[in-house]
Amino acid sequence: MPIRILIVDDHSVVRQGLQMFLALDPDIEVIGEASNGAEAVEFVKDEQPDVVLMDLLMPIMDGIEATKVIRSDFADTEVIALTSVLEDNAVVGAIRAGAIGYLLKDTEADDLVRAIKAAASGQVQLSPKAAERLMREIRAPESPEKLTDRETEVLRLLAEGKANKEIARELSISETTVKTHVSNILMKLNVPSRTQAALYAVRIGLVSEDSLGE
Amino acid sequence: MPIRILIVDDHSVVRQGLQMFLALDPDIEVIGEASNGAEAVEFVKDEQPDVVLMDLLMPIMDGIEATKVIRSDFADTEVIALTSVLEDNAVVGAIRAGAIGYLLKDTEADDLVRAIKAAASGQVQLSPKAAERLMREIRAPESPEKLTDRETEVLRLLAEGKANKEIARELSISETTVKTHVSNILMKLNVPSRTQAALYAVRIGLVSEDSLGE
DNA sequence: ATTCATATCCTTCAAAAGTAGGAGAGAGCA
DNA sequence: TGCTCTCTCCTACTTTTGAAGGATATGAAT
Repeated sequence: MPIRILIVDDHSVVRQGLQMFLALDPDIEVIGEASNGAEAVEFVKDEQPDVVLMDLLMPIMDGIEATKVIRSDFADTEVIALTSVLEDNAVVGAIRAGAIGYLLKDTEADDLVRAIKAAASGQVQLSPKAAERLMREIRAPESPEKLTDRETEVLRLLAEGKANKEIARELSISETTVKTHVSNILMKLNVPSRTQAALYAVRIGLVSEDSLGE
Repeated sequence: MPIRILIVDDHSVVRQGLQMFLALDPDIEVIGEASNGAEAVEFVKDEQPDVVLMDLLMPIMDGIEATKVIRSDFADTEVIALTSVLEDNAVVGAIRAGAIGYLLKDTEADDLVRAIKAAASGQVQLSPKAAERLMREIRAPESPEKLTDRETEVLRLLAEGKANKEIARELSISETTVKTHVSNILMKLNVPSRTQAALYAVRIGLVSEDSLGE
């Protein structure tokens, strides 16, 4: 019997493209589509597909979160992260969340099919570039340290362009404390200034672009 | 005779999806694909399609640059910018480069077809979100004053997270001069800090997200 | 010829950002 | 009970940023 697939992506163009790719192979059957993480989790609960092709960047519930839920609740369903941008943290995040594969959207049709078949039998599949990143990540001692909840909160405000004094007011703590947090953030992210920290936050999607400067 | 289309996107999945969408309509014929801006320009030179569907974020030559070239050299070819959510703030840049339309990738098949037909006859097409952005940009009473070339250059470096000293070194001018430029930039953009100026630059797509912090 | 915009540089000063090195309170864990 | 982590706050200090108010040179426009 064919491998049962769920496609999760917020862009209908991409979903259609994947359908197209996968229609070429008789061993694969696309049994559903979802346009966000929450829908995906629902679908998996009802239908238990063999493999989920998961976009990481989505509204409602992002792909990493959805992957985490699926992998912890439905161990028989494998997840392949499929994304357009190669982002260091996303690779590590996806793997940590339980994804068995990480592919870029520029993957060719037959590579994709191969990856799905591998995933269905529990084998790990990474696109060459992703694998390289992962290697670098593991080797490199300069992988950003994990921020605490409070630090993340401060970073979010910082990344909205707010001054220390404003952040202090907003969180009802002293400006000194904010400075302490900011210093720790800079140290952990290994960047020299709040501006670079803000750019980092935007890059990893901590703040939506809509909120930038308004 | 059908409308002749060129699809430009660096992801084969997306190209395939678009092909799929457009195959539904007999009035539309996809005559080629390109995976970066440089290829796109080449193709337009050889084949002069009626409409180009252009992704904005690509390697080699980005979509805005390619649009600029195409529109200045081949006036009969219309360009529709087609992007994913994250980039939807490059609206102004795309329009300024000469794009006649701006659509998001979550557009449905028939909307896309409608947009292409409109573009082929020279009509402007914007997705609701893009239109909103544009309106806001135009309406905004505090519409940012125009920056000079030098100021834009400084802003670009600033938006890469560089300090005044670094910018001075890079441009071979004194730090004092950089400070003067930065002050003028903040005044013109009506923001209180370099961090907010950097975020503004990202928002309008002055720096590509790839370059952020890397 | 003169005015205007741009770009360069200066000094002086105030505010904001960051660093260094503490220290106490509370939560959770071995 | 210690131990560690997080969050909070402090003083004292340096560096960076940014504002204010100049000055000079160039080139284009009137």
